[in-house]
Amino acid sequence: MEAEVIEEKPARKQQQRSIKTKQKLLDAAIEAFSENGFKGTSTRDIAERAGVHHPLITYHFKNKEELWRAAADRIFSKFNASMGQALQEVINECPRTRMEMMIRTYVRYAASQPALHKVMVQEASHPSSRLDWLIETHLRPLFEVSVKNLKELQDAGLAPQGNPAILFNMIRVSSGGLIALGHELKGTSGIDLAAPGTIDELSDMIVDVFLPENAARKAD
Amino acid sequence: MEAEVIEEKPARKQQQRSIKTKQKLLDAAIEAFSENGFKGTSTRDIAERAGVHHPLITYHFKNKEELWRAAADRIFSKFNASMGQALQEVINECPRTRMEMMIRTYVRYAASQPALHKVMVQEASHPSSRLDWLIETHLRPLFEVSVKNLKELQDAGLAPQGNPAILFNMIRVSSGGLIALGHELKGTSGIDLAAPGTIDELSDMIVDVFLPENAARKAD
DNA sequence: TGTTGATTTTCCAGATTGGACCAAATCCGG
DNA sequence: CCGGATTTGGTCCAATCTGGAAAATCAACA
Repeated sequence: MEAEVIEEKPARKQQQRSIKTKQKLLDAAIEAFSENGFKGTSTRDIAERAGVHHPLITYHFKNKEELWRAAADRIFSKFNASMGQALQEVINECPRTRMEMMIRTYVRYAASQPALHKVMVQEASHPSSRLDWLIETHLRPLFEVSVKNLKELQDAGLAPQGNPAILFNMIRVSSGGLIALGHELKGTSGIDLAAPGTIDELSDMIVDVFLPENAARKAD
Repeated sequence: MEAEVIEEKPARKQQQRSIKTKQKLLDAAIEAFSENGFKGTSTRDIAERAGVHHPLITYHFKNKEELWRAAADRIFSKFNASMGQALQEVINECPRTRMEMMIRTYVRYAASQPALHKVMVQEASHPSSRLDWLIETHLRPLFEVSVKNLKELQDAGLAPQGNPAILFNMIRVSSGGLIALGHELKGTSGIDLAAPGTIDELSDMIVDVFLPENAARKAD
């Protein structure tokens, strides 16, 4: 009769070290998947990065697919938590302030976790069940709230005109997509994203470009 | 003694069908590499996509690495040709017109050949000799001419202020990076890049955002 | 029709794949 | 501090896939 509390903390038994390896595996998986994609990543590679014996993957996550899902979940849950918290801070501010906060939060998170965008690019390159899952579970919510906010700004003349869905994605790739290019930027442009200040510089420019201060009312 | 004309058409012997399979292989390689990266792509997969027996890869290109190089060369050479031709048309125009032409050309090419950006993302995710080669051979030239042009525009107040190298990359990912997201855009945002007009719409917005018509002189 | 370039076919040795299995170690609750 | 379940380590596997070599066949051009 007392066995009804299986949801919150199902196991009364030990867990501490298991949690740690599980997280090590997840972090390693994120890194590996974002670099080489799902197909290009082996469970052994992941285990090795995590410093763990590879059969543990089968133990903690049933298989490669489930591991991928858990890893993606981790990236996006943390991201959504950051974003949610940031939005909470400006909930009473004007749309323009809210959007600026979203942009800065996005850039900061994408910089700290480049896998956020890399994984998407990896999966978006061809249709897959993983991509569908990603869209439904994690991507659409952000899209919807962003576009709604963006539309308000456009109507107020505070953001560039045009299809707000496209505009949203332009902003998104200007931050995440640029960060995902990582080492290439260093080589071609001499931009070091890891250097202090660079990320803020990027945030400033994105805000500057996509939320110009002069209300830019353009008649045609 | 008449065997000195080895450059233009080296072989007097047969070639016609060989050229065709070579191109089929290159196209298949571009597709495969852009989807799954270098490591995640097998030569057999490429051969299969090309509808060709896999040992032909060894025959035409020495090995997988050389095939990758030839494929990347094909993407970027065609791109540079497009860009060069476009620039030729506006060589006497003002910098703003030239930059607009560059943007539109980039978007159009990236749309017709999404691999242009995908391959870069695949390789840029971690350092590699291939990335270095890509940078030195194909990426830097575009970067340099673009940044130079962009700087002129900034000085004239015709482009947003800030690090021109960052600005260049923002423009680049706004087009290529957005297009590389392909199927994801359809799922999250309902944007169909293949629909007629969408690409022009995107071009217009990028020009609009990054080359605003009002000279936007912002004092701070 | 000969010869040379292109393609096919069969092969390989080895590496890698995801996953199964069980004994040992570890830890938690009592 | 002990009993029993959970984690982990070490090993194994069978299957597939890897890039590449080699030889045999084919096709086309002169």
